[in-house]
Amino acid sequence: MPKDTFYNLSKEKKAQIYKIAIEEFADYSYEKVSITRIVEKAGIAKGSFYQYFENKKDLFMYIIDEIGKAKMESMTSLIENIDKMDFFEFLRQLFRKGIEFGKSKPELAKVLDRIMNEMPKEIKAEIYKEGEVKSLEMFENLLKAAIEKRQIRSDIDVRLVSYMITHLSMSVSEYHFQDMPVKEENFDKIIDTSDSMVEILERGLGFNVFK
Amino acid sequence: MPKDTFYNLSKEKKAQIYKIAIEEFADYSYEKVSITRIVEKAGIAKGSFYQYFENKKDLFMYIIDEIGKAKMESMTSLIENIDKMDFFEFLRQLFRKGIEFGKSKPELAKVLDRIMNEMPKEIKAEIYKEGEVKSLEMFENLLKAAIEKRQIRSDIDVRLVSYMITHLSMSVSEYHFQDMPVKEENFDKIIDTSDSMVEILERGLGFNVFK
Amino acid sequence: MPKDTFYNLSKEKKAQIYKIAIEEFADYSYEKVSITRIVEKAGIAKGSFYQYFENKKDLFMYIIDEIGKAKMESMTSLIENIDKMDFFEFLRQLFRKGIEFGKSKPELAKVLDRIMNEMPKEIKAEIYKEGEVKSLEMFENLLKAAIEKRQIRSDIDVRLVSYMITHLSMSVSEYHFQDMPVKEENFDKIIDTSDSMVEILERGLGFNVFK
Amino acid sequence: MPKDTFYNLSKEKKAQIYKIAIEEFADYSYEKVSITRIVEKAGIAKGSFYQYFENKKDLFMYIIDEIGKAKMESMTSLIENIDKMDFFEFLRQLFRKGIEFGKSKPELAKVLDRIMNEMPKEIKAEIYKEGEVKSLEMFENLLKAAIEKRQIRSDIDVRLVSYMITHLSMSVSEYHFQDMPVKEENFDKIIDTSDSMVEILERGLGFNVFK
DNA sequence: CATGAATGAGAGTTCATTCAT
DNA sequence: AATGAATGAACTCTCATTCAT
Repeated sequence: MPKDTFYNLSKEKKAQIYKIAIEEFADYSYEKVSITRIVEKAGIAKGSFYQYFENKKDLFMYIIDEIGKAKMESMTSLIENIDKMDFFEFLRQLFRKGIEFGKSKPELAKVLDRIMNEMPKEIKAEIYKEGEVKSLEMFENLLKAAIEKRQIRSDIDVRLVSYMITHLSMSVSEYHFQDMPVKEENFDKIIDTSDSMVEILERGLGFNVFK
Repeated sequence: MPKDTFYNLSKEKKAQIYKIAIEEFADYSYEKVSITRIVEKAGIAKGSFYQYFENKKDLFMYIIDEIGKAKMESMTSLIENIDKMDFFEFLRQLFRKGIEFGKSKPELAKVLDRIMNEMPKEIKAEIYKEGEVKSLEMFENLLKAAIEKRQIRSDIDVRLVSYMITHLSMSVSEYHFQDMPVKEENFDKIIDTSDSMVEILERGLGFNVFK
Repeated sequence: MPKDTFYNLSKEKKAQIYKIAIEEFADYSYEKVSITRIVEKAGIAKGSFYQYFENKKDLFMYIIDEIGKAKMESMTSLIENIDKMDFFEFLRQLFRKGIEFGKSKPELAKVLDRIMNEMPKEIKAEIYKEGEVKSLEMFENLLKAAIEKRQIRSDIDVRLVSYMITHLSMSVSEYHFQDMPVKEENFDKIIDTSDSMVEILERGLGFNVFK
Repeated sequence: MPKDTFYNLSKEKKAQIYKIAIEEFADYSYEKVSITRIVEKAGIAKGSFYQYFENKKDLFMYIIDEIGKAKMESMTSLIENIDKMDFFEFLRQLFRKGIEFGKSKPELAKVLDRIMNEMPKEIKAEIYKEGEVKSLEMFENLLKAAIEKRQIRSDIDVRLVSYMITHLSMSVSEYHFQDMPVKEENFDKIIDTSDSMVEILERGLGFNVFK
């Protein structure tokens, strides 16, 4: 995490550095992100950078953290109303929120995407030490509650399902942005697909006369 | 693809270089893979390497190709009997084959894993030009056939489901190898989990008195 | 052109690097000039070099520029008095100045010579983008003025003659330094030859009883 | 010079290698000419090349030699009639022959051009050890004869003038091919310019009422 | 606290040439 | 005589990080 010297900077300078760093991590893979380029774009001295951050990874961790906070923030309204919803309704909302996040903060979403899809295992592991675990835990608790409320089957492996949902939620946007440009008119389609995914999770693929 | 000079080498030398290269791509991300290290480990001259391969990407493509072949080979027996099986049975077998592949060729599986999880988008795209499309197509055809045979619901988005399955199949092993070491005794558990995943895909998570 | 980091260096360091670079470009063809050798001779780190210059060409362009300035400087006194002279007198002085430049700055002259005589066409083109054009233009203007003053024939192709003069002026020193060492005692001979060249340009080779 | 092994090759093979080599030296500077590329294009083994030629320079010398012969051949008809002509008429014809050579054997002319304009001094020197000396000697003899016949002035430095003519003859085509493409319709213009150059050499630039 | 010059290991790649077969 | 695999030094250039000022 950044040193005090960074936090002591003026709001503007902090924001400026943050913005440039996000851009960089959105445009390049971790290995290709260049501190030299960052300090040039940000107009600060190389030495100053190393007064603020330990090293590249330190900056990266800070970026991750901020993105995490931003994502959490976009989810709070949903989380607060969690009790008012059926489990699958919640899932639907959750997936939608994810899509909306990608729409309103595309740069942050790009970074997130890079993290998920092209981060060396070792680094991913470090990032997830807390992050993912929390996310998984949340799902596990939700699942357990839903089982008790008889909203979902009781004979499932809670941990496994958490894992499946986490991964599926991330691939929703991926699925779309490979085919369509991120435009307003495509937005509804994406939401539809997302809903379909939840529906499949709920009802399964199997042919069943009773359903 | 490698130059003739590579294919003209003795079986042993080819195998040796192949082995070292696999190791390298298993242990390091694409960017971090070092030709210098490879030639040192393989005990060949730098110049020789460039007699065999155009450049790093050329070696990489060769590796990919070989892994692809190996994976295909491990699947043939299954594909041949595809008609004798129910769709979900096929899925179960497919997931199992994937796990077995990871067990019998762990180094190859590691490389495959790196490709799926940490390859820059641009490179992935190049690799998949055919590969993934084919895989998706296969699933789409299977799904359509299964629908006709009333094995699965007819109201699903075939393309979307193909995508979901592809991704889930890849994350089966990922799910396990983060927690447990790849040991014989864990193998049964992994198979169980894999089967559970398919079962969820089949029946869904939803609570249903009729099921 | 060099980066700020170069210009910010101490006078001595700049001069040191400049000197070494001139030596290198005097001793080797462009392709054979080695950055590795330069940094070794100059006692700086490889990385430092690339803090100062974009690349080899950047260094080269800087060198060219400096030589151009030096040459221009050696010509200013002549250019200022251009109106006081007959065209051929001017030419004589110009050729002499060229010879003197080669005598006082032999290393720079050597580099200049390499540029004229062994630079790949493509690179030459880039250097001349402005340089040579200007030189040709100057001659063309001089020739036109001389025609009006009835100092030279009016029935010549101004552009062609400019070209001839430019090339001859460059070969003056070449003519000598292939045979004689650059010594004080040879200097007068060279001046004589140079004057002869101008005389031939003025009067032609033709036998003419009236002359 | 090539080894016997080269001369023992079949006419076709020799011609093939010669053709490829000319192409290569026409398209690339000496340093950039690649033996690897040559043997690939020519379809011979690397080792074979070194059975035929000592090294790159050896091949190059052979090329030069062949071009020299070709050029000489194009000049023989002229040389044979040398006595029937006035000195300046001869010069005019000589320049023209040079231009025609460039037109009929453009690849050879390109190589020649590279030699004149971008060959490192040291190599040039070696090439000229005989070649240029001969050319200069020829001019010197011609000039002396012309002086005796009262076709040209007697008060000139014969050696210097030989040098000037040699260089000017080479720059004739250079002058043109920088501006115009080598097309049939430009050919007459080039001849005109060439004639003008000779005319200036004959009569000089000086304004003279008697001329 | 800010600066930015200095660092040097390391990257991928090219090359002419040798030599065992 | 023909082959072509093997060589390894040399090349330009990039990089994250350090440290004296």
